[in-house]
Amino acid sequence: MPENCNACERSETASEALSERGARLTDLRRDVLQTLHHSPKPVGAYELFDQLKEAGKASAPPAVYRVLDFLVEQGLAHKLQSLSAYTACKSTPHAHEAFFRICRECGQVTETAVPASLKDVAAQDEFIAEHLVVEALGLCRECQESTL
Amino acid sequence: MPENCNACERSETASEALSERGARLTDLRRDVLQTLHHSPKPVGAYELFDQLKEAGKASAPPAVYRVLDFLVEQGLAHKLQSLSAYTACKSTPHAHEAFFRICRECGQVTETAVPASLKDVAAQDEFIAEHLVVEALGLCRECQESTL
DNA sequence: CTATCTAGGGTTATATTGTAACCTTTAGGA
DNA sequence: TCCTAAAGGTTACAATATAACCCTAGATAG
Repeated sequence: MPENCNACERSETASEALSERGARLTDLRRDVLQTLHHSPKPVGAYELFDQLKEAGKASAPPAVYRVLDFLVEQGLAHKLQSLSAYTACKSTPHAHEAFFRICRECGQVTETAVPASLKDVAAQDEFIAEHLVVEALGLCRECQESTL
Repeated sequence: MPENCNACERSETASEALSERGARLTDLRRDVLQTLHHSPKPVGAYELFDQLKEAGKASAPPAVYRVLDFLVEQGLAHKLQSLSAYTACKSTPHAHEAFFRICRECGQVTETAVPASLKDVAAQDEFIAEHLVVEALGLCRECQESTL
């Protein structure tokens, strides 16, 4: 891991934002967040656990899940339901919800805003949508080319 | 289970549609489909398995998962990723994709079409979206009232 | 009619993902 | 300094899902 990379800076920014809210970015949380930022594709909880364990930084699965839950609550990370995997939030300010397009070949994920029209439909019949899961699985342009 | 209910009729309709495509609605598949149709809310694979086992109709989890995979492939059922549970497709003709609004109180799910605008966003940058997962978790109108 | 093929399902074992419950540590405030 | 609450450690397990292999019945070709 490079020392002064973009991903690490993001973690620092996150740290400041958190302390304003009375939440703390501990060592373990920072490690997880940076790992997510450094990974080109979503990371499973156990994959994360294995890495942290090798580095002597995590003890058992519950620790990892607690950190992941925290990061998701704070909007610093997202869980991709289709993959049962996690990814750092790439938008600023950090959003709790986004539309994820996931390439099944390279695994890369692009994060965009959830269209207002979808939220409109969600709110029909007085439904209160507390959380949206919006994911598209498919092939990114690059992988279409390389699969020719 | 009532004998001539709407849910059972749907299974028969499904059966005809399938045979046109060269696929068969076997006893086990019909049982699973009807169970899904009769349930007011999504059903987990193991919940389904337990029921079928009690009725002497299923042997082990893989059988259930195979049937569920089949039904989902055929558009007769959907998997709700947020719940790891399954529900019968309520739209006609059967769709492979829909927007699901899931009430966290009563568990009921309403299935509506995925807005075209979302598909448009999905297709940006030449991304080929092969499958969409669109779910909203929240509170339906009825449960808002009863939770006052 | 017989041989073969295949779809569907049975069976066993195991992988993967996620949590409950309880204990220990530690940073920071009264 | 003592206390508290948040964070994390630890053990055990629950819930979800699949790999791999086998068997049978019905379709199909010869």
